[in-house]
Amino acid sequence: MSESGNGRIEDTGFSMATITDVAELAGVSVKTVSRVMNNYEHISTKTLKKVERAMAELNYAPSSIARQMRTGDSLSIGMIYGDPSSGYQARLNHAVLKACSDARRYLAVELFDEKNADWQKQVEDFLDRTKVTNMILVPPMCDSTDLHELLTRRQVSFVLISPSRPVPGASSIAMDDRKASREMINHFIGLGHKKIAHIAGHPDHVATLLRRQGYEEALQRAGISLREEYVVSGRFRFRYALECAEQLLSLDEPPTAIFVANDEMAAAVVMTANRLGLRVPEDLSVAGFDNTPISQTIWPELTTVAQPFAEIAKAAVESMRTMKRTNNSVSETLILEHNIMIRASTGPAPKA
Amino acid sequence: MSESGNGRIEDTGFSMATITDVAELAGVSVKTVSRVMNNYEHISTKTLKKVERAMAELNYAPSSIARQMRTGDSLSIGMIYGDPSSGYQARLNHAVLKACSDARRYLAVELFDEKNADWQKQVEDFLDRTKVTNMILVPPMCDSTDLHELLTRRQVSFVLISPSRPVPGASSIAMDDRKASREMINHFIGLGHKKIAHIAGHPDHVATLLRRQGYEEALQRAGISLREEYVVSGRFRFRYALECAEQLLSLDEPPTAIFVANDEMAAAVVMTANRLGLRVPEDLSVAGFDNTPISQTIWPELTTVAQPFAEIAKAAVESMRTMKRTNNSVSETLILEHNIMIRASTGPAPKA
DNA sequence: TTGTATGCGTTATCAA
DNA sequence: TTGATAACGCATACAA
Repeated sequence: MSESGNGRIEDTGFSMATITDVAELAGVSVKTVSRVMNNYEHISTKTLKKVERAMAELNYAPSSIARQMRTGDSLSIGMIYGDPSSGYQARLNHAVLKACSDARRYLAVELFDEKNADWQKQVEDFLDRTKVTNMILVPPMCDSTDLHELLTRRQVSFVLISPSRPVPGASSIAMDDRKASREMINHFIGLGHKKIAHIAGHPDHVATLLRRQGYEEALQRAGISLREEYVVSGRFRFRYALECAEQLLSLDEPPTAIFVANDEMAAAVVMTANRLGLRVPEDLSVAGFDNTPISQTIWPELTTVAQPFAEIAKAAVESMRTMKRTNNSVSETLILEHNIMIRASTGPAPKA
Repeated sequence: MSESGNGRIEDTGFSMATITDVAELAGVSVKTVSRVMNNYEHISTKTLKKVERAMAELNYAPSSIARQMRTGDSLSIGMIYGDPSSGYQARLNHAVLKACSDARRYLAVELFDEKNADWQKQVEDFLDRTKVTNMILVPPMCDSTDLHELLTRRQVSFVLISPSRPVPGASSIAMDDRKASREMINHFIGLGHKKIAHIAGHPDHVATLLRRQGYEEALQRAGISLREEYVVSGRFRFRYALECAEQLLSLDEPPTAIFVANDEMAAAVVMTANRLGLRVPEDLSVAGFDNTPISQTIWPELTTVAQPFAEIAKAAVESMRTMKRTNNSVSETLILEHNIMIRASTGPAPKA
């Protein structure tokens, strides 16, 4: 009787091919196979072919476990976020998860409690437990200088997603919120709208500022003068946006189009418009931001800005590899292309 | 110059203690340390103490990598799902991710394209790539016999979350949809409601049937006769529910309460009620199901049923360990407790 | 009750 | 351009 009782079970003939199997079949050494996998340059075309054929024949895939064991660097990537149920975070979560999967990496997550004064300890515990040495930082924590310092001290390298400002030694990945906002306003203008309002997000988020700037820039460039009463703050929350919408639509000269800083709030605008007897988009055009699930569950479906979640996540995961490889400390910022999703909630301006 | 350029970088004195370090400090063999970690029984109290103290002093944590390498079984758990943006899946994703994190396991995911006729190949590729030997199956794919057969053939063990029916050789984890529905109806009855309608989900999901059954059972037990016109199908979709709500509220004798099979549809009901000039909950009580984000973003916040996501995920992840340990083939079904979240969308029946 | 030696799959050193 | 072999940290057969 063995001690623990869980001896080797996998003995079913369906075992995976190892590097040794490949080497044998190809008639070369394991090191050569290793070289092929790692794109070593000085390999004769002949052996390269042999090895590649053997790998294909055996349907070989390297064991990331053994690789980790040998190289010492963890394949795990850490991510800490606040509210997992926000549409933004849900999309980002999936995208990052998928990117990790595709890159044969693993994701370790921790729920971050902003109200917890002891959050630094929570992060340290997370690092101890998971042993991650690479992290993805998302808004709004990605802007915490304290967090940056903690991670630097622990020699954890990190990449920032949509930070307020770049951080020395870390690369950032983002989309161009301002440009996207300008494009959305131009979409309105192209439909003949002139009275265009904006419901802004939470003042603590940079995205709020950028989106508002884009809104203002586009109007100015089109020669449409800004009206103070056309900009209100909904703090990214559905319920505040209900009031904002009511306020805007009760103006003496109500807008014919509203550019809303996120989809949740845009949904609230549609809801309020309906309640007030306005049809969307015939009487009022509404556009959101983020392309979160809600944008396609409500009716009419929301015109919105699609963040390039998949690309952002992929870039984030890949950047970790580059960092490891080159061990560099440049702080480059990568801007990825968004998409304007024109759907049913925007239409021609009503004939006044 | 070394070949690949990425030599040992980690040389910063911040290295982790290994089992050997612990053994040396404790003055015992590595095997003994190993025994301590794995709760081997026959160890003298004295050596036990010594080892434990050494582990504490070195802040030792075993390397899961090396352990995987040695035991052969992967710490990765696979999960395949369809729509990542559904509220249900978003919550489940986070819960599973967190459970994996806590259990020092890793999650590998794949987006499942139901329209892809070649899905079997997609799954096989996923298995090859990730080498997972444990999977979590979620609705609705968890009911696919083809998938079960494929995984069994590949010797991948799996656990089912909320399946239609148990599967031999796999354990299932679920909540009691029927009971929860009965409780919600009883909540309505307790508030004095007698005219209670139901908007059902998509006919392909078991949850739809179970929730409807619970609705009917509770009414019958309370001696309230069922009305055919009070049950309509919204197929879990917001936009269908808009029509359902309008239909129900236009009846000669409209309901004073509506039990809706998910939160998205419940949101649509609230929206429609508002449009028709009905106040929630003064004129109409509305309850949803799932406790998805939308239930707390709309106003009034939705009374709903909270699935025990965290517990379900934890149980799923833990069950994999049990399976590995005992290599058993029982198909047990674990039912976890839900929570009825009473919020602002339900209130006393209006005095008729 | 405890210790020694071996191997898991990969990459790195050094030699050919 | 290639190959033999050690080493990563851990768990186990076998020995004591």
